[in-house]
Amino acid sequence: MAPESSKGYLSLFILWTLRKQHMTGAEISAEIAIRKGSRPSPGTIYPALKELKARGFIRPDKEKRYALTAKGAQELEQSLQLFCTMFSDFNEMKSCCRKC
Amino acid sequence: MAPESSKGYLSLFILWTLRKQHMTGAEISAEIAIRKGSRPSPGTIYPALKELKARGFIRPDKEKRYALTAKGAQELEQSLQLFCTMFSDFNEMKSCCRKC
DNA sequence: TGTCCGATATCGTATATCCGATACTTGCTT
DNA sequence: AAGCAAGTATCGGATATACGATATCGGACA
Repeated sequence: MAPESSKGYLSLFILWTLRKQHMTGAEISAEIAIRKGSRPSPGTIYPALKELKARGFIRPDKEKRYALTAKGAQELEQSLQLFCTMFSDFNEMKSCCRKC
Repeated sequence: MAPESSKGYLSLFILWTLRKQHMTGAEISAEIAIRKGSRPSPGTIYPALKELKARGFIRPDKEKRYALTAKGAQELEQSLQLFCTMFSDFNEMKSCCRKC
């Protein structure tokens, strides 16, 4: 739906997760494992990080802890806006989902 | 993130939209145009419908108006559940998005 | 210093997603 | 009956997404 701007759920989740907390690849991986049940493969998470970095959305510090850039924050907001526009009747969506 | 179960935003949106209203491909297309601003190409919408039909998630009536099947409703619920689990801090997400 | 181990990264591959161009179908108009 | 228009469908190709296997890096520790 927004193919060139957000790499599916994964990239969206990474941007979303980094919006406050700086995290390493392993930490992001662990966070996904907690929420989703399964850990993404290294071949999934690191290329995603690489591309987000290449696009200037995230930036690593000396400890390889990634942080959102201003551009990344803007990208996140755009993606969220698109999502909210598409699923504007969202409250109903939430109530469809028992476990939330 | 859920590659084999939901064809990105588009398939999720189709299932979501059909949860109450039966619609034709053109009607779904128009609905997307309203929300998103741009109309998906025929080469996007019809293959998506075809695959959702092939998987037994939707079923057309005589007028080619598609409806969610029981299996489709179940799939929709699963996808929503995954999404809500991943983005559990969702209220914050909504408040990030100005236009909602 | 040398070794080990977890984190990081890369590579090749498989599949998913989407598009533009093109064709077919169907119903309406003339 | 002929032709048009809108909707429906398919095709080939481009790019995105994710994975498993494998390699490299860097710090802890003997």
